[in-house]
Amino acid sequence: MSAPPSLPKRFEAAPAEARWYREWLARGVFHAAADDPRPPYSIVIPPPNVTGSLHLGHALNNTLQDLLCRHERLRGRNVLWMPGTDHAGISTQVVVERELKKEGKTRQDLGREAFVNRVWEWKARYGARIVAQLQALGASCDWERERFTMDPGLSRAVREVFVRLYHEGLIYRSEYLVSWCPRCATVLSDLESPFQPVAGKLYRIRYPLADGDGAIEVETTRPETLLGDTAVAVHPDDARFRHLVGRHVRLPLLGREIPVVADRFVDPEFGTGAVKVTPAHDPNDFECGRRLGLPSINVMNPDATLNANAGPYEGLDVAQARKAVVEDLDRGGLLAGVKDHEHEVPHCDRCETLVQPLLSEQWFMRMKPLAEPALAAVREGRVRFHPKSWENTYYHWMENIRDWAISRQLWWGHRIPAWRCGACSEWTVVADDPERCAHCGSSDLAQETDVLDTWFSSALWPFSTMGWPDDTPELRRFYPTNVLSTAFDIIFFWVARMIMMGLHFMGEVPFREVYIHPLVRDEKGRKMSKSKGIGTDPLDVMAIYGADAMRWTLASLAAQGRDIRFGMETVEGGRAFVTKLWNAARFALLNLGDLDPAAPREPRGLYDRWIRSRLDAALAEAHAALEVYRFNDAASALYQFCWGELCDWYIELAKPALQAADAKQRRATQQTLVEVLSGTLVGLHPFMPFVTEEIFYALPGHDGRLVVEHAYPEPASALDPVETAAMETLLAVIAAVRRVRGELGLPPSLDVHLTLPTAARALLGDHLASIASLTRAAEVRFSDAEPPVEAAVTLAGGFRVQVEVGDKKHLGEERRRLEKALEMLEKDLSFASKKLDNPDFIARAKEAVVAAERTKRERLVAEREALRERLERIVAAQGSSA
RNA sequence: AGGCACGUAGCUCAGUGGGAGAGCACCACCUUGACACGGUGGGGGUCGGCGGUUCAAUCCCGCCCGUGCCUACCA
Repeated sequence: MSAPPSLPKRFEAAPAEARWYREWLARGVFHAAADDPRPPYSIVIPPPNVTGSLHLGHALNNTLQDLLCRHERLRGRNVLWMPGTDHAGISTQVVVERELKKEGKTRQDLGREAFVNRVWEWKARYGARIVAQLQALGASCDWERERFTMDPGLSRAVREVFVRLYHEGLIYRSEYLVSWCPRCATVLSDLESPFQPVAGKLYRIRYPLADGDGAIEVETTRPETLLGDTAVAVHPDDARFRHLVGRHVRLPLLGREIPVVADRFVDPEFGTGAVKVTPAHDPNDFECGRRLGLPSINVMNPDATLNANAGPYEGLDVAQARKAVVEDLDRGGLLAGVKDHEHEVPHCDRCETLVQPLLSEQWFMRMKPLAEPALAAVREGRVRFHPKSWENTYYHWMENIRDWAISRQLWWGHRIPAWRCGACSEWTVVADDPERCAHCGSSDLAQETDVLDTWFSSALWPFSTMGWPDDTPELRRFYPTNVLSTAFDIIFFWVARMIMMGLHFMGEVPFREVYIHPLVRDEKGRKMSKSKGIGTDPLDVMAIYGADAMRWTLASLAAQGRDIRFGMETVEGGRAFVTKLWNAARFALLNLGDLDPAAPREPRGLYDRWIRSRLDAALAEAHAALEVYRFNDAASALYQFCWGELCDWYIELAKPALQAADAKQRRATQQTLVEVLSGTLVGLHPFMPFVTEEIFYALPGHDGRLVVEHAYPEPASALDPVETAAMETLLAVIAAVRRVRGELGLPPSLDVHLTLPTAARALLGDHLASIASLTRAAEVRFSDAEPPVEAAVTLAGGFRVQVEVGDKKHLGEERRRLEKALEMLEKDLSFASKKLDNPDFIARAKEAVVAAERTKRERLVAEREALRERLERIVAAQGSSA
């Protein structure tokens, strides 16, 4: 590609983005070789679901990861950013089923194989779309290594892990109470069965004692489930019931004798303090039943009608059964009361049907033994969270961890590598499809139809993507990865499980740090959600403002511990900054036409060395901020430098020098412009890769390497204290004069004459032209003569600065200005005096603080005297002229 | 119910034990040869409320009010 001769008036983002991304890929700059000797830096992408396309939350997360990767690349590391996507079992299956429904078909119509093929087609389409979105964003992923959770290699890892854990006794099969949607005829995860408020009733029912008089009363919202009761439970410390524990009650309607048991899950404060226990139809009761070894009686069919265990109520649906049971109880005198009761009940996320807890056989992973080392890893700082407060979330979950139900009744996913023998009913669990039963040798084997929970394969992502279970160069080079950047809501589902699996199978944590990025909300503060249709497509944002502007904006907003409220207009600031940078570069290029890149370096002037030192400071600050994931601080440091120092000051100071007759001075300035602009581009590149590349390529004297192939500049020597003082004074004087102009209402076209005291000559003697240029003064001179009454006087950097316009028209404004300034001074002075007059302050405050306060007071007093004197002169002059 | 955040300028948000900042918006002036997606200057805040610790609190502690989230769900 050829360099544009100069920069066009406007930056055209879209073509530049496409061009540079292509060029990066062509040059292979994102590929990380396992045998590269440079120190490695690695990140695995949180694999987006192939369910749909990415929203701004993904854009944020991937912008930040890209930022880190590009930053580390510029620091000379061998950076691997491992990309890929996740098959997202249930979500993807559901969206494809929805597609099918439009054709009037169900997955059952197609059959498992044909249905799975349909899902693969979907995956191909959306997987490609996601990659396109990431590339549009500028993501510097190593695409040669792109992975998908159902790739053969990753599927092999899944099988290997399942088989090993099974034989270690960490995976088992057991009956469990699952959330079942009777309408969808499928198991739901907790996430898919959100609680919704329901206006129900609380029924108080009398359970007579089996051996003697009296009864225990219990309360329930679902009276029909009493048909499956196998106990009544009370709290072990509840004195009211202690004498009843171990005795039996007679179950109303069915007459079965069931025991009274004690369990701590019972809240003595609620209702009667006694609760019916239905292990087959309530999660709490199920746990209780397990603890106490109670039987489970399932009274419900999968379609939510009652089964034969319900005796006379068989065949009724839940609502009918409730009505019948309540009537019968009432008739039998066992209904002790009914009252309204609002409560929260899980509903199917997709069809709103009331979810029923249902007993079924599932595969489980035993979590305690895996959680212990993972807990220790975070406690001992081998994995660190940013912000650190998320560690509490992690601890809380890990300390209360329960076994993980890993099987799903789905078709899309990793089919469980377990075969049941038709002859002996035993399970054979092996990595490769078996010929015969491991127990009896029979060849009558049938593979488990369930698939694994999606998170099972996601948990292996940091090492399965690098070729595990083989011992690969990639694993040795890039595992553990440096950081995982992700959202807080999957700390349990994903982060914790990766740490457990990484420790168990690799013997090492999967990442040293976890960065939890902010949540992106819409302008109304709502969480972005694909399913609810709330969300902005990053491609839409980039089409309007450009990828760089969007990236910059997102990074600038990524403060620790707070969500991002995102409206389209938010990006306008980012775009303005991109444009500002672009125009600064245009200015430079307009003045670099005659610069011979091979010319020897001229000695630098003060401004040149100053701006260079400011660049170094900004780069250092940005680097320090990025080290601790303070992206907004890094952005802010670079922004302030680029706009507030380079554009506002250096470029303005450089203008006279560029017009100067002195060729050496001109050349020094040109060389500094190139040097500092290049450094700025490198510094900004991680945030805005495209525009920096575009400008960099247009700068003279580059060696054909792109920004992406460069390194951060080594810091130059810093300014000495005298030079620093000169710069600070210079800028303060200019600002002071501008302020006077503004406050007196002097139009920019009006000539002013400036006078500085001769004492300022040492610092400012070389800079009169600059002062004149930046204040639009006709003349700047040194003199200690008493200023004429019509001169405006201000103080800057410890010097008195006179501004003269040549007439007395502004005397009134000047008087008001001085009065206001004096008022402010008095206020500051009284604060300082109040402190210094307090003996406790002198005695107890740090010495430096006291000294600073004294200096401040002295300065304020001197300034006050100077301004008072001026004010008196003006008052006198006005009095005499009136 | 428990836990965790948050409450700072009109808006969106940074920030620190020593009288508070940015961007946008607002006001005034400026079509100056990089840039009006711009320049120069300016106005604007009891830093949610009440107590406490401290020489000093917007910052640390307690309580309260408001908002959001997470976890557990009371059958």
